[in-house]
Amino acid sequence: MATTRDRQLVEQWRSIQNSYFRTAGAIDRALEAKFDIGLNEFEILDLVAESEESACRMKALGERTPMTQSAVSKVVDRLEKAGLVSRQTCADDRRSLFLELTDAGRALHSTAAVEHRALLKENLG
Amino acid sequence: MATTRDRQLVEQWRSIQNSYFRTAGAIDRALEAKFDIGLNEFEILDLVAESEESACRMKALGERTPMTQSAVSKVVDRLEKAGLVSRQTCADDRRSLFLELTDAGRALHSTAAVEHRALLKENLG
DNA sequence: TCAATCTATATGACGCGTCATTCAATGACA
DNA sequence: TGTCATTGAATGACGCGTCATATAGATTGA
Repeated sequence: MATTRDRQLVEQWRSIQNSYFRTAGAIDRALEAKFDIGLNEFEILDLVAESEESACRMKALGERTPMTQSAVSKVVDRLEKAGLVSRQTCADDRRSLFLELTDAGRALHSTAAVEHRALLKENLG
Repeated sequence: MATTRDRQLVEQWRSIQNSYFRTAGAIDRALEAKFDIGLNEFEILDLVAESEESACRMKALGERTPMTQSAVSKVVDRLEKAGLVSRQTCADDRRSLFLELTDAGRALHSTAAVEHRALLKENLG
């Protein structure tokens, strides 16, 4: 039986979905149009920028985003191909990699972040 | 410059993302495992179930979900192939279609909905 | 020191959503 | 009524995320 509590939950869920899709969609389209990177690319870039100077990033990244390990790997592929990030081998553990922003990456991040924050403010109020 | 207001927005956004992905992921996996349909399939089924007896659904569906028109079309393809829904031509406007649950669709929906609501409650608290 | 196991990342096949386009039916208006 | 624009839906190419697996390096314990 469909209780009114169920109705509430469903409504709440749909409202979360709507605000999530609306916001993510708006940011994604804007970043794509102005900077030619998608939302996930930006978010990885953002995480890397947040933690300049610490080691073995890839691993840590996986813990700070809902993305899959393999998704992160592919996002980084694209960022690297775009010349925004570079993978550095890690001396203590040669399985690990850590990431560095290139100059281009740092530059793009800092202007894209402005846009990103503005759209968040606009959409989350 | 990164204001603390910006930090707050980013934190808020990440928290929305996490709760969205956690919830959507949990529901999707559960429905997939127990009923062999994905979250989007269920949500369309749910919308169709909500509005039994009204006409020309396809169109209306697009307005009640963040999915694209073409996404809805493909989800309905799968639901139809799975025998859960059927497309009915609409007499007044032969471009339009409306959807009907099959008996199997109604049955699956009513048991899957229980699971769905339970997971919503669990994840949205 | 050598297996067995575990851990960090990469990769390929696959499914799904998106965009642009297409197609058919409808409406508007001369 | 004939043209032109519009609308509802389907389709194909494409990009991305996921899952399962692969690979290489690390760790453990006998």
